[in-house]
Amino acid sequence: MEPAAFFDTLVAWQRRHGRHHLPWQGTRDPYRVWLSEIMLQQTQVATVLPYYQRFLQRFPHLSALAQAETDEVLAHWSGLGYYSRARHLHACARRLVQQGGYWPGTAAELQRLPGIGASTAAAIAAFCFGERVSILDGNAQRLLARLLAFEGDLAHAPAKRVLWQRAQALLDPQASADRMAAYTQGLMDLGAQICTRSRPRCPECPAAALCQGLAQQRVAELPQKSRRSPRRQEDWWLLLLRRADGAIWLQQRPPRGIWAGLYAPPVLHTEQAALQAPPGVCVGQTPILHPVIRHSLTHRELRLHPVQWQWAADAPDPAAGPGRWVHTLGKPQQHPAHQPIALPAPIRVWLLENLPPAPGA
DNA sequence: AATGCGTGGAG
DNA sequence: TCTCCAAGCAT
Repeated sequence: MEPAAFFDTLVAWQRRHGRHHLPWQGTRDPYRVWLSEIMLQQTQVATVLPYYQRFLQRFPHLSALAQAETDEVLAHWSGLGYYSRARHLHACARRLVQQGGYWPGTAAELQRLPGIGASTAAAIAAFCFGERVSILDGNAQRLLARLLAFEGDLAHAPAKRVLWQRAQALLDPQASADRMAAYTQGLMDLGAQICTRSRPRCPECPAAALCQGLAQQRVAELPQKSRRSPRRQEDWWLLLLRRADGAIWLQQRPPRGIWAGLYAPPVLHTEQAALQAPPGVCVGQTPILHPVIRHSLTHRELRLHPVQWQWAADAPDPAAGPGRWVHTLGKPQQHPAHQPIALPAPIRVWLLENLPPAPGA
C-alpha cells in the first residue's frame, strides 16, 4: 500500500460522507470530547445521545462536575451502565480542577487519568490537539483487521498490541491537526456505517481497492475473536419494604461489584432468607411474591425475585448503611429539592410500574 | 492475563 | 429467545 494512501482516502471520505452533526462534534473543547468518549465506551451512539445532553446541561463544564456530589453524578448516569465510568469521570474532574483546571496536552499524559485508557486518550488527543496517535476501538479493530487481513485473535492482548502498531503505521506523520481529527472520526464512521460487523457494504467502501481482506475474500471471517465464557445464572431476592404511604426502601449498594454505589432494594441470595419476615415487619405476615424479572449482564444472567413486605408504621428506618425511602420517581417531589436517584435499569422499571404515579405525570 | 463491569440494538 | 457486541478500562 502506498504510504498514507489509506489515510488520505479516509480523510476525504469522512469529510464528504462521514458524520458531522453529533453533539460532541464541531468542538475542540476537551471537556465535551472527553465526556462523549467516556459515555461511548461500549455504548452505542443512539443510547448516549439523551444522556449526553442531560449530563451537559447539569454539568456544563469541568468545575461544575468537580463540585457535584458523586451521588448526583451517578444519578445522571443511571441507566447507561458500566457505572465505574461515572465514578472515574468524577474523580478525574476533581483531580484536574485540583491541579489547576488544565488538560494534559498529550495522549500519554491523558492516559494516566482515571477512566482514560489508550484508545480514549488517543481519541481526545487526536480530536482536540491533532496529535498523531491512533485509536483502536471496536470499529477500528474490525476495520483494520479487514483492511490488513490481520490474523491475530483480538481477544488476546499481544495481538491487539500488534494491530495497534500497524494502526499507528497507517498515520500520515505530516498530517495537520484538522486532518488527524477527520481521520480519527473517519475510522469510527467507516466502521459504523460501511465496515459493519455483519453484511459490510464493501461496494460502497472508499478503501475497497486497498482492502486485503476483501481481495482475499475473507472479510466475513475477520476480525478473529475467540468466544467469551458463557453467562452464569444467579437468583437474587429483592427485599421490597413498603410503607403505608407506598414508599419503598432503597439502600446504597457496596462500592464494588454490580451496580456499585447505586440505590436498590436490599438483596438476599437465598430463598429461605427472603421468605423470613425481616425486622420492622409484623411477624406472621405473608409477603407478596411479584413476577420474576430476568436481567442479563455481560457475564451473568440475573433472575430477580421481588418479595414485598408491609413495613410496620412505627418501626424505625432499616439500618445497614445509607438508604432512603422513595415515594415516586416523578420530577416534582414536594418539599425538598428533588434529587434524582441512581437506580439500576431493571429497578427503575420495576419502581415505575409499582410505585404510586407521580403527581402530574 | 484474564476477568468483572450494564444496557440495549441488531440479526 | 439467543448470540454478539457497541467510541474500553481497571484490577
